[in-house]
Amino acid sequence: MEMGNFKEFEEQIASYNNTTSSSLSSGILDMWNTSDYCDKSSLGFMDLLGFDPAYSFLFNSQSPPQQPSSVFPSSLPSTTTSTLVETSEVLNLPATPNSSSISSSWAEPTSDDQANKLVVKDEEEKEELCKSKKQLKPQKKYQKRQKERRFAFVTKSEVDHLEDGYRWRKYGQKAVKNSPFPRSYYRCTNTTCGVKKRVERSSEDSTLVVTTYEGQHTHMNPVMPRGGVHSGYQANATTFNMPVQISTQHNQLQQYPYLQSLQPAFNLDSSFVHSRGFGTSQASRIEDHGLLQDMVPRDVRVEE
DNA sequence: CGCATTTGACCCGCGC
DNA sequence: GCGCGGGTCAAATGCG
Repeated sequence: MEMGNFKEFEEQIASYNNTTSSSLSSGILDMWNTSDYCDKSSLGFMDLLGFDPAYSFLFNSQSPPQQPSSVFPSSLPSTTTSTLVETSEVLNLPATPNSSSISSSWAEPTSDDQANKLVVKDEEEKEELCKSKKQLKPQKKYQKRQKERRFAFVTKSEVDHLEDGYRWRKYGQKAVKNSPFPRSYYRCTNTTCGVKKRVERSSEDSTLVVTTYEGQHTHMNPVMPRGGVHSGYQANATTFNMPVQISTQHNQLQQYPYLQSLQPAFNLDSSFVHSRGFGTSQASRIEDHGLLQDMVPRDVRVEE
C-alpha cells in the first residue's frame, strides 16, 4: 500500500469499515514502513478509540496484535514477524461514532524517508553552494534530517493541536494539496529534544485530525512526568505520550477518554498508567518500552 | 521581555 | 533542467 498519503490512509480505513461495518473512527489500520531504519515492513495496530471495557476481548485474542517494532525505539524487542498483521479478528469492532479517538499508527513512506536525508553541509560546502547558485540567503543552515521513527494516529477532535503533555512550538504551516486544511509543523520546545510533530485535518472528514510524531523525546514530560512526581523515574529517551486530552468544540471535558476506557480492558497495572502519573509508582521495576508501552499494554504485546 | 505564532522565502527530492 | 510539493527557516508580529 502506498504510504504517507492521508487520503489513502482514510481509504484504507473506509475499506476496513466497509468490510466490517465498523465506523471510521474505530477502524484498524496497518502500520507499515519501508525505510531502512525500520527493518520491519508493516504491522497492524489496534484502534485505541473503542477501548470500552466491552471490547476487552480484543486483547484477549489468541492472536494479539503484533508488536509494531518497526516504528518503535530500538530498545524494544523485535518481533519475529514483520509482515502485515492479520487484523480481521480485531476489525469487528462495534462502531463508536461519536467518540474522540485514537485510530492508528503508521510509519512514513520510503519517499518521505528519503526526503529526510538532508545532510549537514560543512562551511566549504555551503560556500560552494552559494557560489554556484548565488543564494540570496546563504546563511541559512542546512540541517540534517535524521531518519526518525514516526508514528501517527487519527483523532476525532474539534481541535487540531491535541494536548499531549509536552510543549510544542509551531514552526511552520503549509497548505496541503487537495485539502482545504493546512498542515502544521511543531517542534518540542525542549532545546535538547528534536521531536517534531505534524498535524493536519482530513480533507474528507474534517472531524478527523492526523497527528504524526517524529523522533523521540529526550526529556521528561513536563506536564506528567513518567513514573509520577515522587518516583524519581527518569524518562527513557524513547518515550512518547499519546495525547491526553481530546477536546470538544466548546469545552475540553473528555480528558483521558481512552485511558479511562483502556484500564479495564487492559487490566492495567503498569507503565501505561504510570507513565502518565496515574496510580502508584512502580516505575522503577517497569521496563520501559517507550512508545509501545504507552500505546499497547504489556499484556497484549508479543515479546521475545 | 520572553516566548509562541505567523508567514513568505528558501531548500530539497522527485518526477517529467 | 524545471516545476511541484513537502519541509524548514527566520524575521515580523502577537500576546501575556
